[in-house]
Amino acid sequence: MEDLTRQPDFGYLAELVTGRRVVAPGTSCLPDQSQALARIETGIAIRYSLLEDGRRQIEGLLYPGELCGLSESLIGGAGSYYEAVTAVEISFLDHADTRLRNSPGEHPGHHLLWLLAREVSLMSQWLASAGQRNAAEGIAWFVHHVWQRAEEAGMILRNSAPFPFSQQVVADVLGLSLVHTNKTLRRLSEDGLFRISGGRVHVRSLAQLRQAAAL
Amino acid sequence: MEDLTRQPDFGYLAELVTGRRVVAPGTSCLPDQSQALARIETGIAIRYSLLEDGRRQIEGLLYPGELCGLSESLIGGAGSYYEAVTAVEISFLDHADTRLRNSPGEHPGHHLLWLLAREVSLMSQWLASAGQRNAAEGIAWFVHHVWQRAEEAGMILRNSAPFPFSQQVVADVLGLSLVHTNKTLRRLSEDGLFRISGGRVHVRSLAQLRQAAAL
DNA sequence: CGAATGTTTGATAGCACTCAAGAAGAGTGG
DNA sequence: CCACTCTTCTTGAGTGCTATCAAACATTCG
Repeated sequence: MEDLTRQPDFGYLAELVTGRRVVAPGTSCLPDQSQALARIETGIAIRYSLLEDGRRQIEGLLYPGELCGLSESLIGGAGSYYEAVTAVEISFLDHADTRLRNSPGEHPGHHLLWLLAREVSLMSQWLASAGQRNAAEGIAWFVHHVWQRAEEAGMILRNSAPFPFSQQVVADVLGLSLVHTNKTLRRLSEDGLFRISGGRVHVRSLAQLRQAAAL
Repeated sequence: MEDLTRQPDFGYLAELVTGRRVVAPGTSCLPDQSQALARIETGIAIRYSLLEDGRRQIEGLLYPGELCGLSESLIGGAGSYYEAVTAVEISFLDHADTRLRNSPGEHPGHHLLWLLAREVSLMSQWLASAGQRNAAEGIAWFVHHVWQRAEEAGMILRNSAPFPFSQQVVADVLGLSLVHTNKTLRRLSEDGLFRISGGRVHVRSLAQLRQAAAL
């Protein structure tokens, strides 16, 4: 039996690109309606939703290779917002092109399935963090998560990972107030769990971090 | 251009069924490793994950027509637990059968994509509830959500929807303690927002519910 | 060098948690 | 039909984690 669980090859997407653009930090990765599907080429973005009164829940991070607007293009409806955190290079894809859903390889059409299944898997972890972990556990988990994502994306350098997230972002990931996030982050940092500076995070011991995160 | 956002036809799945079974409340919908993919035929189930110390986060509800184990079968790894809430009839599907990923229709292979995209969309809402809403808002949201799901599944009867969920389940959806869930649920009920009895929930006004949920 | 954004700190209030125990309901077997 | 058990629901008291308010400090950037 073939292995369904391996990461598929993404190369075929190059043929489907309809445009490119660099998005500045703090702005949308899907600038207009017609460009409803974009691929992150470099940089880091967030996906979030808003309640009526303005509260923001961040639902996920996007690293190079991931798609903005995928689930929205498949089921329609409002969906989430996608916003660049660093400068982000994006490629626009034609979501109506049938080749998009027919990736080549031993499992035709497996690419989008894989991306979506991974998104579900990641959201499970976010949900557990927002719902079950307290402030300290949640922040430790988030740092650990950022580390893992950076590792997969090959962005670890000299024992540090990119950490371009403001404390407000961390707060909106975990559903905490900014003030409490600050105090907890600071305490964990003083405890030597990690050190954040210059947009990067240095981790002493991943195992220690995992433990603090109740992982 | 064709419409990608419409719910696909599920009929073709009948050919892929490898077995059937009735699962009792409180037991797993995926009884063994080899049967890693199952479709809910009747009844209601939950999907959840556990932290190391036993805390449980419920990630979603499963109504008839939805699949247990889908994202796990695509990316491998630990994944979630699937547990029946009512008595549940399930059909086992062969997740290695390539026909599964080649649903017929004007958009071949669209079925699983649609299911996964919908799951992402639903999880966004859960995340916002666990992360941003307070106890009263969260419970109002959950009742509203259960109503919507029942409506889609055609399970509304005499202005009431099935509500087979214990307060412990509600607590684990929202990340609240059982005691606080009970007190808040009771208060909202006394305020006339809804009435739960006999495993069903009656809703006075959906608009009122939406407002209480900050939707 | 302002202006804007992001970080830090202290004080106070409140929502939600924990502990503890009783009441109510559902299911079981005699 | 009635004990018995188990699960679920309910209630009260006390604690504490987290939110809110307010303001100062640091940093970035034009």
